[in-house]
Amino acid sequence: MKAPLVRSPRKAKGQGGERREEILDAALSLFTRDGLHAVSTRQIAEAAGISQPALYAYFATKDDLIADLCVRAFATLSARMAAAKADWTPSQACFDKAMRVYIDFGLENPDAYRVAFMIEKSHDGTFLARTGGRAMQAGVEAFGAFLGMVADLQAHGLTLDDDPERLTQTLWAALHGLVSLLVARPEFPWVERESLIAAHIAMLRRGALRPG
Amino acid sequence: MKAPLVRSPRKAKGQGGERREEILDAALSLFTRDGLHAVSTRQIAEAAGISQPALYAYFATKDDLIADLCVRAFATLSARMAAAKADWTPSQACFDKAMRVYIDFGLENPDAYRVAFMIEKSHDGTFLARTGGRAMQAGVEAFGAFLGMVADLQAHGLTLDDDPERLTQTLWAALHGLVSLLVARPEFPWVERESLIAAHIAMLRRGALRPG
DNA sequence: AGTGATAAGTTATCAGTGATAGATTATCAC
DNA sequence: GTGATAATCTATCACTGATAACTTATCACT
Repeated sequence: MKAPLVRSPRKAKGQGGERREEILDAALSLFTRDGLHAVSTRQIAEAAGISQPALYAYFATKDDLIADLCVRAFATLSARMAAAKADWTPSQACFDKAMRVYIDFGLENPDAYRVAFMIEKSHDGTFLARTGGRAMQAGVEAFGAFLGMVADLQAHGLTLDDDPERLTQTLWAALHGLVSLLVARPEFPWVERESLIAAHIAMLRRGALRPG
Repeated sequence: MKAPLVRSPRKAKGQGGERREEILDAALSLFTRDGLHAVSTRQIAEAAGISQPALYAYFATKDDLIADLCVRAFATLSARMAAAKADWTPSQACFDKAMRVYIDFGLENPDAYRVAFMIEKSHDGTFLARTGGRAMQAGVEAFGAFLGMVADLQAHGLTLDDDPERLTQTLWAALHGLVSLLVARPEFPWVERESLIAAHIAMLRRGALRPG
């Protein structure tokens, strides 16, 4: 029993670049409300005020449209990481802050996060190569800022693991685990979320950085 | 371009309990080969040697069938954790060993692990809710063995977080992150796997347990 | 203004999906 | 045998993502 979104009145044609963004906006709104696989291309088209086949003039497939939303989302992650880098110093406090930025992004953009890191690779590898790969690449690129921070910490002798790449991967994995489980299993009887996140970050800090 | 599985010859009817298991076996085999969302109920039925609507005599929905596979996978993990508890002592060495058991399970049973922990939830939450939480219950059971070990460590004053449930959840999340990323993104340029796993466990030990 | 090219959008339709209805067959107690 | 019951079938539904073929709006250029 979902209340249908109001259909936009048919727009004038030939607005080229804008229409593509309108479709993405409409799709994001529906995906956020109903979930990725519960939204059909017909619903997206109706919300965007065009016919369903018209979507395929802008996006080769539905997955392609989703990947575009992912790239969009990870652009915001990149922006946040850049902002976090603005007042960066190689310190424990900044380490905590950087971890927090990543976790918050994942929790606030669960669909984009899922597409980038949690979707099964298809057997023939088509999705990852053509579509999911773009999303994952955007995610890894945004995460590259993390590697820079870890390398900086290591350069100042603050890390316990002397291989910054390996340390970055273990930290990434640990962060991803928390985000993906919270996203995929919200029904699990988690302890209070803020407390869990804080404890997780504290554990990673103790395990990764020299005390003091 | 998928080679279809050979259709099983039609079995005698009325074998009740066995047929359900046969369907689950066929489904897991197909899911393993082609991925969850690429396998249709018709393919499952054909591999099981029955007609497609016959599935619905055993499973209310496709998600229900998947949930049953979930229960199976969780049960396997529970058995492994129980076995690991046999020669348990509250020590750093046993902590490391327990972490290793979990990671090894995930890497040795990537398909079961995917089914258990990496399936996309349906947005309305019916996936885990509709089976009366059977999958979740099996998950909590496997989780329980883990919680027991952490609680024992905490009782002996070895942990840095005084809330064993919260600590268990952060450790679980960190382990899950490594396993799920290695399983879902094997093409990523990871550092050498054994080194990565060892560094991950070492980081978790330092972050969770008192030094010494 | 008129004309043709092009871009954008349309209707009609496809094969495949999960799921349901109703007829049909096998099995078993009597 | 016979009826009841359980298991399974065929036929079909509404819906999905995607494609083909046709139509219309827009614009540069005569």
